[in-house]
This record gives sequence, C-alpha cells and structure tokens, in this order.
Amino acid sequence: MAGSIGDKYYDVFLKYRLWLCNQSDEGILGDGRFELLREIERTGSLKSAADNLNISYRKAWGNIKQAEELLGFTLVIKQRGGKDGGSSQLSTEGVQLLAAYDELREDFDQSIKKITKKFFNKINKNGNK
Amino acid sequence: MAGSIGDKYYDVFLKYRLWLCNQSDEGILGDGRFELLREIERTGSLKSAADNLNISYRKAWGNIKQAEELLGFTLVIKQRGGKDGGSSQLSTEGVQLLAAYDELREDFDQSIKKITKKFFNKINKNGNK
DNA sequence: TTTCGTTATGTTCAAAAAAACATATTGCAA
DNA sequence: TTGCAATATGTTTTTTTGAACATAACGAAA
Repeated sequence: MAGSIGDKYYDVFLKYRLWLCNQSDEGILGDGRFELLREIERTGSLKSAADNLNISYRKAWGNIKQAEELLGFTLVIKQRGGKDGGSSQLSTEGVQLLAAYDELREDFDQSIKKITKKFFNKINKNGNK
Repeated sequence: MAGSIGDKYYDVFLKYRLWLCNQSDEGILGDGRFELLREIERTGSLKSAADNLNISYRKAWGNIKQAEELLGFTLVIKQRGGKDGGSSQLSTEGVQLLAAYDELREDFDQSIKKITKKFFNKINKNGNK
C-alpha cells in the first residue's frame, strides 16, 4: 500500500520484476516461468502445470524449451507415451535453480520493504498533500 | 556479471525493473519516464528532451500525459507559443517525485548487490558446473 | 500581421508478442 | 493392435505496442 487515505500517492504502488537473461539480453526465466517450474515439480506434468496456471500447453512448453536452449542444459525431464501419456519432472539443475530463485525472491522482497516505506514517506510527507 | 569463466551460469545475468502503478495495475512511471522527466528538467523543453532521448515527441508527450492523468496532478508545466515556440518545466511535484525516485533507485541498486552475489554463489557453487 | 518553434492530438502503419488452432508422436495397458 | 493422454511442433490469428504521419493551436517578437 502506498500510504494513508488522503495521501497524495494513496493509489500508487511500487512494483518490481526480476528475471534472468543472457548477455544478449534475451529473457531466460522470470517469475512466470519459475512458477511454471514449481507447478511441474508439484504435479509431475507439464500439461497439468499449464492447466493449473491457466496458460496454454503450447506456451508453457515453448517457454521451458527456450529457457533450456538459452541455458544450455535441461530443466525439465520429459517422458512421453505410456499409460498416462507421459510425465515431466524437474532435473537436478531445475530443482536447484528454482530453490535458489525462491530464496532470491524472498531476500529481494524483504530488502525492498524498508526502501519502499522510505520512498512513500518522503513523497507523501506533510505539505505535499 | 554472473560468475567466473566456466561457471554453469557464466552467461546469465540478473535484471530488474522498477515502476509505479495504481491499484488497477496501470503503469504510471518507470525508468524511461523518469529519465524523460530528468531531461525535461535539464533542457526546459519536452521536444528537446524527446530528441535527446531518441524518442518521438508524440510518444514523450503521451507518456507524460498518461502519467499525469493517472496521478491526478501535473508533473510538467507546459507553455506554448512565444518567441521560442514554447517551453516545459517540472512542477514542484515533478521535481520532488523525481528526486525521491532517484534516491529510491540508488537504495535499490545498493541493496540488490549482495543479494545477487549470494544468488550466483549458490547456483554456481562447486559440484554444480 | 506574419513567422517560427513548440506544445497538442487524432490517425494510420508496422512490428512484436501472445493466443488459438491443428496435428503428429510416443509407449504402456487393455 | 488399438486406445489414450501427454509430449512435441508448425502455422495462423489476434492482440498489443510502438513508430510514423499529419495537422492544429499558440503567442512573443520581428
């Protein structure tokens, strides 16, 4: 929340986005894709993950593939065929990267809180309404 | 830089974007627009600012207008006509907001450094190459 | 009262991103 | 040996975004 009711910046919020990219500035993984990895880990299926996150299978699959191509290694081990049609699970690298990202995100959020508070205190301060 | 040569994540970089938005998630001001404000403050002209930043006047003007509409107050005091055709300068609010954002950005950058380092140390650590 | 450079704004074109559609492949189990 | 459900991909359509184009209004100074 930006400030108190009546503040000049009452309806203003500070947001941020984090992502990994390569030197050519091509996006590798951001919040959305990490969430997808998390859901694959949880459900054991790319399709279920996509369905649960309300994105098309086509898009989910393409996102994972692109990330893997840019990284140069596999994040998701995929199997097709079989009685259930197939399944997916995170590779060791995928598990580790996801865990590291979760921690990163937490540290980030934590760190941002006081900075944000300082910012809104400053722009909402008296004489500025 | 992500890590040392040979690291698994050598060509991976962490980036982030900061911006202000309202409750409806409409973007108000981000890095680009703040840079525009800064250039207007410096040059005293929206046109000069746009030219210097290599964006069209049309776009620069629209960006400022949208930000002002969402905020509900003026960021840039614009005058047209006159011997020089017109001029623009930041309002008191504009000056204050820009200053606060500059400080915010600095705090943010500072705070992010060690978090980033920790992240890459983790994912690049031995046994993970 | 004409000129000039800037602000002001509608409109149209082009490019990029995302969504939608369509179809093939795989391999266990019945 | 057929059916099934999930993975694998190419193609087309739609949406979004941004760039480009065009043109009006303004007002001090010459």
